[in-house]
Amino acid sequence: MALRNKTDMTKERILDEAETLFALKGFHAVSVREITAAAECNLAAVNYHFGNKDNLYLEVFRSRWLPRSKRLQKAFRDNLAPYDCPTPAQVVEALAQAFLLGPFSDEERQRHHMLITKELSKPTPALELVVREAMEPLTRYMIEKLRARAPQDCDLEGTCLNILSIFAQVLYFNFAREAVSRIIGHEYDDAFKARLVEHIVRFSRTAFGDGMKETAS
Amino acid sequence: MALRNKTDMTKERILDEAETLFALKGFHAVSVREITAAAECNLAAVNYHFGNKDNLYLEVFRSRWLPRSKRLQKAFRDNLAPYDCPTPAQVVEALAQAFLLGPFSDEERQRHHMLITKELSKPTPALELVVREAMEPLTRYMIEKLRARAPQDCDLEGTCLNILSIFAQVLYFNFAREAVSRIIGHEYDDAFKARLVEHIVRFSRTAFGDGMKETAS
DNA sequence: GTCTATAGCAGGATAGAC
DNA sequence: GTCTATCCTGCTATAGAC
Repeated sequence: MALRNKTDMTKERILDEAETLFALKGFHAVSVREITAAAECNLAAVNYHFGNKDNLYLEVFRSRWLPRSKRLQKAFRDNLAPYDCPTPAQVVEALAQAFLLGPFSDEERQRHHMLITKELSKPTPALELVVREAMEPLTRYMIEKLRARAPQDCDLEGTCLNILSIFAQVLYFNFAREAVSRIIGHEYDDAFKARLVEHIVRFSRTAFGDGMKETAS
Repeated sequence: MALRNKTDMTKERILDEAETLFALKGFHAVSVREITAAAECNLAAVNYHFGNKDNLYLEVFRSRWLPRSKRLQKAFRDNLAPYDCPTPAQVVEALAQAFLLGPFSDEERQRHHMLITKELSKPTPALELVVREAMEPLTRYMIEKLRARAPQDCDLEGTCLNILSIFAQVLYFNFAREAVSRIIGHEYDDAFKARLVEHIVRFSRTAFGDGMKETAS
């Protein structure tokens, strides 16, 4: 995995800059010229390393977004590790914490969520990858954890919808920052982000069945 | 308001097609040529009627998105009209119903939400318009309704966040349809959309304070 | 692998006839 | 108001030198 030579460096720099720009502006609003200028390499380097712009976009998901998603899911599992058989409230809190305060810088987290937001709203072949490698495994893991306590009367579809509603909030509070700031009248400083986590946990925790009330966080 | 002549017709057709295409693909992915071809008019008509592409985009929000948003908010208020002093649960239900089953065709609702999603995630001058003319008034109206019952201990910021969490879900279930379909394993048919409304109401209603439990829908 | 140079095309915008 | 014709810029992609 270590970057040995100048070639790899160039390729990696292109991927980094491409991800940032695609996340910020979207695929069509970014030109290959802009990416290679940011990566301080030659225009032709994109075609040499990735063939074309479409494939670079896909490769951004494969080699940047997906690994970060895996780290995110690991943080989530680590949050749950102390509990032998977590309550739904604990599962929700662990998820929200991982997604909103997770193992990244704020800039990286924002990039991550803006990229997937754009992909969700206008799917490309990358969506297949994202659903198969990130969304489905995470959903399965959550269902497993939530079912551990209430294996019987579990409404599977309802549980999936609950999980998606949490995704929805996490995404929204990351991609709609400017509008949220305008409505609430806050900048996205650390205090406000902490407030958001608290909000999402509180907003979402009661949804996961009545089994919740018996527990504390 | 009636369209009298051919000129107005052309202008209106451009706005209609532009909205559909911008909502579907985003500003940069759509060319003026594509819009005028869809509107069956000449390429130069966009520049004649709107000056340039940027301004056409803004005009789509002014003359298409905003009026529809006003109709949506009217549907919401009509849903609440039967209640003298609605409970928070009733407010949530009225909102969710308006946004997900509201006064539009499914195609129109999807267009509406996809357009605003793109604007929220990459703001342009249109955001100012949207926040001032749609989001802020709706938020104020909801706060007013929610405060009617509990004027005292109302956490204003918390209420705003709750409202935004509902927006988040409504948007998500409209713009991430493909991924949601993949995860849940359903098409977006009428039955599933009804299920979604039910889900959002249930997921969101308990968040609005303890005053909720006393009531039924 | 990296560069320059350029082909080849699509984009937004405009001028000017009708 | 609508059209055709066209300008010019910027784009992706490639060929070929180094």
